[in-house]
Amino acid sequence: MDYIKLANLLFPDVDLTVKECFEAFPKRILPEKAEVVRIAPSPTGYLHIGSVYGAFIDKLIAYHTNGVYYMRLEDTDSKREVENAGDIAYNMLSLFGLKPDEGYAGSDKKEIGAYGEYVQSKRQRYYLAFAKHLVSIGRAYPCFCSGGGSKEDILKRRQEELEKTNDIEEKDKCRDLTYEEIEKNIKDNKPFAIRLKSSGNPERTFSFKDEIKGVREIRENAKDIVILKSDFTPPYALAHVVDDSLMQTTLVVRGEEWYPSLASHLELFNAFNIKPPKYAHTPVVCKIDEDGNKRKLSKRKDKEADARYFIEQGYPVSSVMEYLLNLINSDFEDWRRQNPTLSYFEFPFKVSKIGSNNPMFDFQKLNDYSKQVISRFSALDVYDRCLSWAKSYDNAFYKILRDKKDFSIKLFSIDREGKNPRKDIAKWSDVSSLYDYMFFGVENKNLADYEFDENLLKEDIINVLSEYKKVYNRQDDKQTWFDKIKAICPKFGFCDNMKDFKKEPQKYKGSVADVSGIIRVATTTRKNTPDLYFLLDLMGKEEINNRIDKVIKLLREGE
RNA sequence: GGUCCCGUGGUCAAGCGGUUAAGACAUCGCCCUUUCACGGCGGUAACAUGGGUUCGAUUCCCGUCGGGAUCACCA
Repeated sequence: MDYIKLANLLFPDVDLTVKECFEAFPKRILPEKAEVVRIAPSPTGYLHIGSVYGAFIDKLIAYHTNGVYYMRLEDTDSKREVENAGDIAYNMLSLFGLKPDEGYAGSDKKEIGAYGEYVQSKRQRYYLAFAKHLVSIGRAYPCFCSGGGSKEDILKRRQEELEKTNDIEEKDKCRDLTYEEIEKNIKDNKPFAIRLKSSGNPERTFSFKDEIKGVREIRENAKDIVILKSDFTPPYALAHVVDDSLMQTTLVVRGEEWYPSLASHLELFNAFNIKPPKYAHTPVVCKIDEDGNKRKLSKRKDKEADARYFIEQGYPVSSVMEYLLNLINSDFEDWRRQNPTLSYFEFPFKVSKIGSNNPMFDFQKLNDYSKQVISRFSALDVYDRCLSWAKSYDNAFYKILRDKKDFSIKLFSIDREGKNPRKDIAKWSDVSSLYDYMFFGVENKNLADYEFDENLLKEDIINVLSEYKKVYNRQDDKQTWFDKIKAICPKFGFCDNMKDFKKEPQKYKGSVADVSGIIRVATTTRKNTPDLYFLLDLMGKEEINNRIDKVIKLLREGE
């Protein structure tokens, strides 16, 4: 068959050649070893935490090799597209400190770089040129089998095929259509897609080095994959090959879910006679679901799949990034301990050290990272960040914080900014409940809310509190303040120092720890709070008295 | 179902043929401390399984089992 004639029949209006496409862009001039990497989200209206994970790896690679990290929007599937989705992805990336060096920069801004457009829907001419080329050399053919349809149709058809056969091999009848048959179909206005004419044999394998997985044997591709849909937009495979070739990507970092289609992508590169980029297939971030099964984080089921969730919860960006970096290269932890003040971009990160196990997202560990990160913030910093979080996500709390600025900063500075700061806040949404007794008072608290030690007698609690009311003086320095607490102990059978108490615990009702505990719980409802001396000072004598009176009343009522 | 990837404590993980099998989170205990913390010390806890290869396997090979991914005119 005359393939050039066929190509002209199929693409009468396409004049651009592949050669001309390449000539339209300058060769990148970069330092030796520089990698050109890209983040290529599809505009679904949210950014998957896995994309943040991938983009972070991209950015680290570009940073450490003096390379380029660019963004391309993969918006060829108009059915899936959501309005402003490109901006959402871009803004979210920026928010996580992963703003691209090149490429898409938001719908209202001019894109950066000489390899655009960086939005696939605007690159149609290249895809057509490449597809036509493949037809003209006999490596692609039109397929008139009615494909397409709604997503439901496709899924249904796929299900049926899966039941029939073990493997769907797309070598359909259209492969052997004669020129005359094709011409007739075109005249009849039959819609068609373009498929790759695969020359692979899955019985044969070839050796391939993935930057993360290492050298692997891969089966040759035998699927006649679609390279142009019947609306002539390209599916991922062609867009990937065309764009990453033209944009001169040197290293493709993508999720492991792409690994099974690697062979078909390589065959495409081969058909175009283009040297493929290097690949790094990253593990997929998973979780254990309700049934105890490990699975990929899913947009629909898992709130934490959406990067925005972490912002909404009020995790500082650096907490999330440090946690992710720990998943990426686990020796980051050791490095961080030795270099507590350096930026995490300075960590000597290695692609090859990315494990190939799918990590499980661990909130406990994230929280621990975050507590450490926040514990290093100044009180003012905590205030500012918490305030700006609350402004977007907790309006009632925002107003309180705004109106009680000095009070809040004083509160946040307790046990902070010293050598070993308190680590109690993991995310900004914790703050209002963690310190509710300071921000919202205790009017609505019931006896059950007070975390009194169960072993204490009501009578003792009441005695201690009544006595404490008499002796508290806001003017006292910390030592005097505590001495007064100690002085209360012997009056009601408590021991005023821990050493004696430990020697003969049975001699006492409890220790000075119990007595301070009573005062702490009575004034805050909690047994775990920042330094009580400063807390009481912030409350003031009148408030303390009110709170103690309330507790005594509740205790008496309960009798 | 086919193909591919992966199996070290509850979780994240070092380890590349000989180790008392690191470390971190979680958990438990002790110490420090005038309370809460912070911190320090220590404990419990793991190489999925069966065969090989080897003087010797967590490490290499094969099978089994388990988990995951993928098999679209979605990316």
